[in-house]
Amino acid sequence: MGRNFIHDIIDQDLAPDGRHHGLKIHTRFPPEPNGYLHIGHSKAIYIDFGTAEKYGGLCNLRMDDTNPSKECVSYVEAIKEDVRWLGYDWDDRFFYASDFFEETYRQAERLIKINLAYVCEQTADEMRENRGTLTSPGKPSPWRDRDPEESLDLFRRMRAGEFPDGAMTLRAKIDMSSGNMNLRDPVLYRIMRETHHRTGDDWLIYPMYDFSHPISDAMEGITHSLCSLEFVDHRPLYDWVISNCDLPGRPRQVEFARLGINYTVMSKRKLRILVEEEIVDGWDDPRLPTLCGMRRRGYTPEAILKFNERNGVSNVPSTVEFDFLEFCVREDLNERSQRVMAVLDPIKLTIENYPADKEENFTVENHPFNPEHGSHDITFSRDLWIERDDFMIEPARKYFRLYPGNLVRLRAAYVIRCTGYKLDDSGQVSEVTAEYLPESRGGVAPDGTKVRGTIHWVNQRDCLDAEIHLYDKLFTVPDPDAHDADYKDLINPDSITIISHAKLEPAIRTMDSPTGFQFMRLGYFKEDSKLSTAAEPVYNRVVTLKETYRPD
RNA sequence: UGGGAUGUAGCCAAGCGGUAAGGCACGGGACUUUGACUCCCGCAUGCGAAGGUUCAAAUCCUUCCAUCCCAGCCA
Repeated sequence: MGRNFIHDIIDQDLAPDGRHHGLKIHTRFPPEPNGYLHIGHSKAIYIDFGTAEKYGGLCNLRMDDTNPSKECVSYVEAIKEDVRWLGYDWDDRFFYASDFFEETYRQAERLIKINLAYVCEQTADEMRENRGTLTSPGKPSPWRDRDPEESLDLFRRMRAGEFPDGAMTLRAKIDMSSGNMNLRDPVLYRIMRETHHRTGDDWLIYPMYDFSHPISDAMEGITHSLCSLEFVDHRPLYDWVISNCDLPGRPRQVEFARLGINYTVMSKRKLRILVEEEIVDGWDDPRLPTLCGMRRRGYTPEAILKFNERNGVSNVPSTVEFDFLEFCVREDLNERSQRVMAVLDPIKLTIENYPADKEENFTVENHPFNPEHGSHDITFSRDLWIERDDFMIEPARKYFRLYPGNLVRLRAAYVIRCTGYKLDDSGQVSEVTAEYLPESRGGVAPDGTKVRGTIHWVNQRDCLDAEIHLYDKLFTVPDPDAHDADYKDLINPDSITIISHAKLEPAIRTMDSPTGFQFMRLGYFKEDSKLSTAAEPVYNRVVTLKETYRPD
């Protein structure tokens, strides 16, 4: 992890006169179990775990489960799986905010007793009206100065279930005229008859985030509570809780800018709509920025971590280009994925001077610069498949693939010369014909022959059919959030293209390449964990190769 | 005169009084049995703007401008 402003703060806190002198750095990642993690969370995970790691400290995983009406167990395991997938481990330090409900309640009673909290009987509407506006102060609740004994009695009866939902709340007594809305006597506890996924029906009152969070942090021995920028306004309240409650530590909240990426959406609400309206194929659709989607698509955790590392950490709200994520993915896959040949849009290539009954083997390296990946064999015959794009009747300028009369190398096999082509009834090229240069075995160009183009191919006689999913950006505009309504109309119609009968060299089914394969000259592809079967393989395109050829 | 935060290239981002790092993107070139990879070269007389302090300012001061966050019994 590169250095960032959080390290400056920690160093000060660790100094002899600092807030955390002599302590081990301890952070936490506190997701709310109400949805799937996405790449934005990966930044928080990277910062929370990475910062602890950098300082030889610890990072806890904590489910922030203070609102049972929105949360559900089913997300807990999915979240754990995603964090683990990114390579992080919390040992036995897995917590729930609900682990501290009893302690949180105790702190609330204490605040009442020292006259810093009171039970308020305003309705939600009344409270809103009395809160004032951004430019005018709020009015104190009529219950603000009630006797602490009375508040305590009421609060205990709230817990006991004597009042209906919404009838009253526990509020902190701070400052109704503060410019910071969070300090206008914020609600600490609300009554909510909702079965909690862990505590069941034990509780009828639940603490608010602003009260629960600092207490959980302190109880877990957190030194630095790292969160995103929208909580800057909450820090005074966080500090108020820390200094007015009787807690075993003094965690410090530090905020950083969350991650934005263009051509996609990150809010849970918008992702949910895409899933529920079946615009995409579930939360793990490979086009989604969810971690499970990216995993299914074939992104590696290493690439995602590197992406976060290079983006850095700052206080400037930012939107990173999708291009940059792809760059990181390509870089990692280039290093690790084995190479194979595949033809996505096949046309026949017939080598006219190659004997019809002959077949030979060539050995090809699995990786261009990592020899430890070994090699595999491919078969060659007179009847091959090549990419439709690799032939033109009339060559464009600077096109150096196949066209009548031109010399091209079939990778690892032979140099061939295009002799002609055939058209079908609709005028489409249906077959390309060529002759091979026998002395170019292995693809070695004969002395004095210049062969600019090398194309990929597969043998018609033993290739496999596979379904290929080609993915592109989910949206057609860089900032779908800016086009508020109708953002569903901004979905890129070409965000998925399905090719049903691509041709793959058969070795792919026996090669061991955990990060998937590079289909040479096309991109990186990973078998789809959800849809692929032995009989009908499905591969997802993770990312294309960089393409610098542009016909003019 | 509500509070808070932030402005360095198309996108991220270093910089903390000594004369604008790095990455992506982009442009040019070399190499190439992947038009990939790799390797060179180029890319802010300029740091939101205007004043001021100083031998010296992106860094300090003043004023202004722009953008974002906050009025849940959500997190």
